[in-house]
Amino acid sequence: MTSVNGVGAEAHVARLLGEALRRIREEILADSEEHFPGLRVSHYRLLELIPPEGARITDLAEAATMTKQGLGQHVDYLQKLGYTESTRLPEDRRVRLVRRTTSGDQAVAHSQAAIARVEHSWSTHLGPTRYTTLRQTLQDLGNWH
Amino acid sequence: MTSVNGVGAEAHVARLLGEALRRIREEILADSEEHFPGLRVSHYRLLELIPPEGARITDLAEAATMTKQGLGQHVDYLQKLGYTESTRLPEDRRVRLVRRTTSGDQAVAHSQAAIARVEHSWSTHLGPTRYTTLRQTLQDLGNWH
DNA sequence: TATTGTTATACTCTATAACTATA
DNA sequence: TATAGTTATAGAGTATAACAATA
Repeated sequence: MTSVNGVGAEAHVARLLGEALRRIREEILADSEEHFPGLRVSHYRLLELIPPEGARITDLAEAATMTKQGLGQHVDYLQKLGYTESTRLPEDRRVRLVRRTTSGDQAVAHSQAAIARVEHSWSTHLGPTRYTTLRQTLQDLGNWH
Repeated sequence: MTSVNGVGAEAHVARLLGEALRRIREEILADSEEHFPGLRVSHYRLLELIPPEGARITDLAEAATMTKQGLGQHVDYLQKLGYTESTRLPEDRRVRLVRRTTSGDQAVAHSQAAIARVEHSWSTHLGPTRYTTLRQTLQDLGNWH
């Protein structure tokens, strides 16, 4: 590498945030394929949004900040692979109620465990106080916007 | 919205980081198209990696953590739109030295100004101490991995 | 008519494989 | 034979537009 503006000195916030996220994605994908074939990071994120009683496409799309078309594609994919299942509501047959299957639940546990491992490793490296502060600060920014 | 697991309570780090990043991307794109037609966030990121004296495709690819094919596509696009220019090195004509044009420099200034606006707004909201701590902590995590 | 979800299509980002030109 | 970069192709993520079914 020559003198390209690499991972050095004056990395700006966007790059720092992006690298932290990349670390988490790697951990989620690490042994994903072997246990949860076909699942990618976007699918874990979506599965986590589904509450135990299920949710409608429109609501999931809003929660994921996506169009319902885009979200619907993911749901079709997840259902084909058996991570979700869905039924039409008897009282309004336009509505499709999407639920996680047992596999879907296990996938969520997998991804949450991966994130917990990263959090633990960060907490160990930074010390619990600094890590808690980081989380709290990010949370405050998120609640604010 | 029903009871979907939305932007509420126990948001995990991945979501918090993702939302912070989204905020920055929005600010960069806000009045991008009007001043820098065709540029998207990925292009700003790449333009920022190019040092004043220029850089080779291979080095840029490494700095961006991308394949040189993928990076080369972006460079072609940027060059077509006039944000970069390139010459072959006389001493090794395989090598293409990529430089920013004046437009490219202005684009970098635009994106850095956008990021500075977000940083300023965060700093105002959190107070300078908490914001500096956030940055420093992210920096430490980045240097560590 | 309004709303839920679908089908069709396209664009963006990035990757892998195979290749050309130069060293 | 090794390296710098290119061409060809594909898959992943998400969007817009037009539509069908139901309310």
